[in-house]
Parts: sequence; C-alpha cells; structure tokens
Amino acid sequence: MKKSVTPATVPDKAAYHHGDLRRSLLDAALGLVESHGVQGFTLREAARAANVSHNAPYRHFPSRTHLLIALAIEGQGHLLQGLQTAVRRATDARERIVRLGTAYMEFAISHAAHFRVMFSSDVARNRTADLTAAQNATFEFFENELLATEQGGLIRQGAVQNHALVGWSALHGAAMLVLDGVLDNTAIAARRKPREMAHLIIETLLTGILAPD
Amino acid sequence: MKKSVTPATVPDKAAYHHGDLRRSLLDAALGLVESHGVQGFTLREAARAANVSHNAPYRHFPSRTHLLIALAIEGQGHLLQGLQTAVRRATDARERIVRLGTAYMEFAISHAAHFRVMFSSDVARNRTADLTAAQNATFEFFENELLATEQGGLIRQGAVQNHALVGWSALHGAAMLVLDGVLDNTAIAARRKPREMAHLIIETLLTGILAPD
DNA sequence: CGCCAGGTGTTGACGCTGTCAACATCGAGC
DNA sequence: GCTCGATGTTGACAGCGTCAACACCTGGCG
Repeated sequence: MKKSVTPATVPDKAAYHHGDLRRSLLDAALGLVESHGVQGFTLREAARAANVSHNAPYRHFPSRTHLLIALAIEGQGHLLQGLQTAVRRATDARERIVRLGTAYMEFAISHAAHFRVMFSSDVARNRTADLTAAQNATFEFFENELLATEQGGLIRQGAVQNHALVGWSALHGAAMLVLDGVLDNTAIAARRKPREMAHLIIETLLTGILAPD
Repeated sequence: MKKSVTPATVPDKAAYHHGDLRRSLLDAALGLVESHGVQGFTLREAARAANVSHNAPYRHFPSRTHLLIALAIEGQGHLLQGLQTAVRRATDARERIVRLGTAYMEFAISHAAHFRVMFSSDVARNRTADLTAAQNATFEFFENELLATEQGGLIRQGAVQNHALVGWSALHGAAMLVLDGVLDNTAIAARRKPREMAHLIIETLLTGILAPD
C-alpha cells in the first residue's frame, strides 16, 4: 500500500520492504529532472516521492551523482534501442540514415530529462566505465550504420569515422541548442519540429553546402 | 591592500571598500567553475576567494544563478570577439569560414569554463533578455558571415539560415562532446587538436558526404 | 564644514541539502 | 529456528543559498 509500482514482469530482484525502491527512485529522479532540471534534482525529494526515509537511497546508490549516472546509462540504452528500431523500418540506404538522425533528435526532445542527464556536466565529470561503455556502444552503432551505407555506395568511401563524427556532432549540437532554447529566436528553428530539423540537417550534410561549380 | 586588482583603466565605478568586488567575484567564479565544474561553484567560496563575507556577493548579484548569467554574457562577448578577429585575418572566402569554425571550437576548448557556463542548463533555464541578446548577436554574426560567403559565390545560395544552423550545430555539438569527454574513446577525436577537428568538420560540411555520382 | 542618504560590506539566522554512523527490521538459507 | 546480510530508519553534522538587521564609508546636499 506504500506505492503503486508496476506489479508485473519483475519479481526476481528486490522486494524486501518497498517493492522495487531502486526503480522508484530512478523514476522519481527522472520526474524531478523534468520539472526542476538536473541540478534541481534532490536525493531527499526523490526519497520523499518514493515514501522512504531520506537515507534509503544510499542502499541503492553510493551518492547523488551515481543515481544520475544510473539514469544516464539507462537513457543511453533507450537511445540505442530507439536508433535500432528506427533504422529497422527503412527500405533504402538514404532513408536509413535519415531515420537514424531523426530518431536521435526525437529522442533528445521527447526524452529530454534522460537526455539532459546523459550529457550533464555533473555526470560527465564522474563518468564510470559502465557509462563510457554504453556511450561507446551507441556511437559504434551510429558508425556501423554509416559504414553499411558507405558499402552500399551511397556515400563517399574511406572516411566513415569522419562522417560519423560530423553527423553525430551536428545532431547532438542541434539537440542541445534546442533543449537549451538557444534557437528559439532564430527563424530557422523557431517553429520546426525535431523531425523536420533532423531532416534538414541530414540533407545538408549529405549534399554539402558548396555551390555546384 | 585587500586584493590585487588590475589597477588601471576602470576608475569610474565601484571602488568603495573592496576595489572592484563584482569583477573579483566573476574571476573567482570562473576559477571555481574551471576546477570544480558549474555546479561545484559556490557563492560562499567565491566570496572567500575575494576576501569578503559570505553575503557580500548579494550587493552585486541577486542570486547565484545571476552571477552565472553575468559570466555567460561575458563569455558570449568574448566568443563574438574571438570570431570577429579570427575572420579578420582571412584572405579568401573559404579560409574565412574555416577560420570562423576553428575559432568557435578553440574558444570552447581554451575557455572551457566560460563555455560551460554559457551553455549550462542552469543558466539556460533562467535566461534573461540580456543573455538572449548576446546569444543572438553571436548567431547573427555567424549567419552574416555565411551570407557574405554565399554572395561571394562559394556556397550554394538561398539557404543561409539552414547552412548556419547546420554549421553552428556541428561545431557546437563537437565542442560539447569533446568537453564532456564523450569522444575520448573514438579514434577520430582522441588525439586531435580542436583546430584539426574544426577543420575536419567544416571541410566535410562544405563538400558533403554523398558519393560523387 | 557638517550632515545625511544610500551604496557597500558584515553578522546572524533559517531551512534545505548530501553524507556519515548507529540502530532496527525483515527474509533467506543453514 | 537462528543467524546474517540486505534493506530501511533515525539522528547528527557541516555546508549551502538566501533573508533580515545592522555597520561603515563616501559623495552630495545644506
């Protein structure tokens, strides 16, 4: 009667006093980040939201930062999943990488709390091996997708790493700028949905911006 | 005798008790951000560094966040200056925008503390009109540079806003990823200086990544 | 010249936070 | 059936941002 938790599918671990406090804390934290920002998130408030004492979180996370890191790892997993399912629906090579980029931006916008935590400087400064591994997995998937596209003949060969870097940077930068509201006053981004922005970015990356000679 | 301040060129304002406490606080804050990160920065520690009581900062900034915002505005000014001087040294159109991008990334890396504050979510959430104006000025300069290049015939016409968005996003994203250490394990960025990365990014943006048909 | 107002800095207090240590409780496995 | 470890609680501590009240010093008014 303490807290309504999803009652199904995970009976294996953690059901002593609370049900699944670790999960509840992560959910509460995500909600707090959503409403108050990353640094507005508080261990004690998360504990309150989960109806436990202010020190209960320390049985599941060694520190506030480590809870955020757990959230970041989780988010990275969701992102990777999102990219994978997006790509799966594509029929040709070009649509494939358009979907890839679109999925990245859509994740950033619609899972803003997770995304913010994933790239918060607090988390970045205290990165653990697990988090680094999760980030690398995502980037490698990105790179491999481009590699497949290259082998399909759509894009120039021999510079996948370069292309992946630029593509990821552009998508990531645009997502950050949008999330921070920096682009709100620019005509190009003011009224555009993330999907359109991603489309715009990728098409520009593909063709380049040089004038045809 | 309290604190060594630059003794020249600003005698007009603020010399009551301290000398120029506002300036000292900003400097101290910048140092703290550099060593402990944005959220590691503390009003009280900045006050200590300036040899004043823990409440003295409130005579110059209404809150901790507003001090950070002041720092962000200052950083935005420095960035704009950096872009302007970088561009001034260019001889042809292509070199001009290469220099523009290089300057952005070099600023982000070598003035990391300012840059982090400028795009910290704390500051973003409480953006003031002053800060928005400063950000817009920088973006407009970026856009105008591209417009000039377009008129010079180097780049495709009729899509400056689009090109500016993609260019800025790519540079900004790369800077963020580098600062957060996300790229440390990637072959492409591990041992590269910001200048080389910027070069790489801009060349790729210019020519695009499509295979020549 | 003297006073006064307000800009500047200080002292003290409040509630909140992250974290530590000590204690309580519950369930699994001997 | 007991014990041990995992889980949760209570209480404490220092540090933080912020507010209110007070102290000082200086520039401008008479």
